[in-house]
Amino acid sequence: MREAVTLSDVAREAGVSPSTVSRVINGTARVAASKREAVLRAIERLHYRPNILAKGLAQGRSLTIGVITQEISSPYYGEMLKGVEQALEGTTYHPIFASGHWRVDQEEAALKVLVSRQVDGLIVMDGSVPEERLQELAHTMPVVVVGRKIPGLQCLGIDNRQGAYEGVQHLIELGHRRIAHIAGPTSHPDAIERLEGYRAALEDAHIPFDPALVVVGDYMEQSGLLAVEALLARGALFTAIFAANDQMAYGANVALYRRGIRVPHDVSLVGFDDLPSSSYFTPPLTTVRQPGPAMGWEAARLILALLEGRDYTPKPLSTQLVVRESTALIRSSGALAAHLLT
Amino acid sequence: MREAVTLSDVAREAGVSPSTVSRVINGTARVAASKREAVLRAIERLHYRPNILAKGLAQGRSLTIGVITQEISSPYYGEMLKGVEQALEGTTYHPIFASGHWRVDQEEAALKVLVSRQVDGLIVMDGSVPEERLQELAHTMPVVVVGRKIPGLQCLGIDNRQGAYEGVQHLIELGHRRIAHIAGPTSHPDAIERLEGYRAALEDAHIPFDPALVVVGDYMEQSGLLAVEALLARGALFTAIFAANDQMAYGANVALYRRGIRVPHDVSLVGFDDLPSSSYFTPPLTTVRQPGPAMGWEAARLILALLEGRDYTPKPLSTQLVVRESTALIRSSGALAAHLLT
DNA sequence: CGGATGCTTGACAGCGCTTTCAAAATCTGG
DNA sequence: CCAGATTTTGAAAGCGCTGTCAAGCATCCG
Repeated sequence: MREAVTLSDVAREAGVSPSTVSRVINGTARVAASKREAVLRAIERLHYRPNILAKGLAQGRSLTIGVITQEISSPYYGEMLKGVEQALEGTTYHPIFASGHWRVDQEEAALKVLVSRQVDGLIVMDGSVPEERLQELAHTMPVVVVGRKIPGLQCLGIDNRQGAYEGVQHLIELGHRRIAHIAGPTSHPDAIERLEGYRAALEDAHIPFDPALVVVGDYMEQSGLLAVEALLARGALFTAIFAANDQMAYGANVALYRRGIRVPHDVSLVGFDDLPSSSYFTPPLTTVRQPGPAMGWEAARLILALLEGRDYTPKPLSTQLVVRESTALIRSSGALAAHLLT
Repeated sequence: MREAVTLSDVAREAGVSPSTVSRVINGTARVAASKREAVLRAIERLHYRPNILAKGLAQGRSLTIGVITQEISSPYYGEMLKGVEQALEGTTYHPIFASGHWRVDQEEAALKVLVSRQVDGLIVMDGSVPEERLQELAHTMPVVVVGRKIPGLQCLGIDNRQGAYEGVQHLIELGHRRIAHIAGPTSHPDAIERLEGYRAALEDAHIPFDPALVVVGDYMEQSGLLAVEALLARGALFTAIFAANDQMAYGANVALYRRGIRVPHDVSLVGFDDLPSSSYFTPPLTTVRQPGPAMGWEAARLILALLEGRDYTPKPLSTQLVVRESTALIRSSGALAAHLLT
């Protein structure tokens, strides 16, 4: 393990004081051309790399942005993290991630880790730590919240209700009237909003809401599969499904496939999120796009602005219906019960 | 922005010296029970959280493990990162990620960022920074490489050749003889090994290798789609496809779907990786599982051991054929040309 | 040509913590 | 009860860097 080259090594090599080296590195003050040259050459010669930690300690900041996600391997968070990473690229800041696994205690632990590591700002994606906890943290550092609405904090998010509304409306326009909904966990505000959007779209089309057509899932593929099986088992009649996220739509699709029910021939399917894999799904999934990378990007830019005391108005984040091949015009009404016979 | 509580604040509050506080926090030396009590109470009262950065600076380490991936949002790397995260949980170390985007220059930049941030150890996943560069880095800190074989370094990886062999063998056992291969980029050693496994399996079954049945992709979905179109366009005859990874298999599946070629009825499809979404694919994808989380986990444990000067022999990482519903016995030979007419 | 003005530069303290070293406190046993 | 061994404790230096401050220098103008 080789000894690290420090700033004073460079100073000695260049025949100047450490302060001067610091100045040429950071451009904090003007330095005579000749000395600057000498310093740069010394840096080159010694392969000097500044120690960001020491810099951070001296400046009272870490040049690090903490990001709390729920599950780093989830494609949904992956997209947002990518956006954060991109936004921070080229700045002196770097993200550091910690996962809450949808559990308050783990989220709290993740928060503690990030605080101990002196993050300069915090991006919180979803989760369920108490509002007060985040508000309290916001006294210490800039905090931006994605996917939750917390009074007094900078919040970023999409209009879930509107997105769901459009997804369902699309099905209605295709002639569907018996539309099942695989909802997200009732503990998630976004799941509730999507359910509201679903109901609103039905209502506006004068289609009565049928509770038997709604099954609650947990946003994971498996629960989508189970939901369809439950629907089928209880003899529910439907010609379309609106899933509260793509992953549950994937699961639903498998369940339908196993029963020989074809998408979109027999049943139309709409998801929510537009994960990267959804366009390569078979059939390519019609879904309500949520701009994952943009959400991460805006959150990061906002933190950066907050950190520099600048003003920044994040671009509005809107959902967009992406029509692919998992939805089709309803067939003759006879089809409606067809799969019940299966 | 509130002032942070420091160790000396605690010391003052508890009426002891900073050294003593440090000692009770780290358990580095025995402290009289009464003083320990006082310190703990003070910590409690002041809500003190140690500053890991300062600790790191003082100890000459950062308690941080750098991880270079190619793309953080890729499901493949996501799985490995999850493993790393889990392995580090409960230790004093925390991972910090940087992405190379499959470009040497960006990878080098990522490396520089991590080095500047004084990571104590480095996990490199794939990529193409020169071997010498990594060997040089290994003089400075422990390095473990996943998915590449670099002389002198700790390397972790699966037997790509064997994995591919088993995937192709499975198809052969189902009666397929004209098996197309969507290969990975020729610059990736693992892609080459998988191609070799493909050829070896054919050879062992006395099936002549037909270069016209091989198309090179780039591991992304789109290239799988394009590959199948190319195959079809050039009139290639095949009843099965072995894709060098799941993502390209997804793309291939869409291309087949668009042409009305059914999987597995008309063409069987095998992937490689077993991404989480593959079991919810339609049809659920037969694939060669690569133990993503385990790879990340072992890499992290190995680094940890290296850091502590312990010995650690990583568990062997092996691939496993997962047979799902995208492969089937070959149909009558007449089917072979069927989709050519499409 | 001398004093005033404006730049460039180095010394030094300090960021929050660890760790060595030696002094202070406590404990032995003769 | 005291010398000596042992343990507990605090003072102080230092990790690599920044940033203030004042000294050093060149330049300018009357």
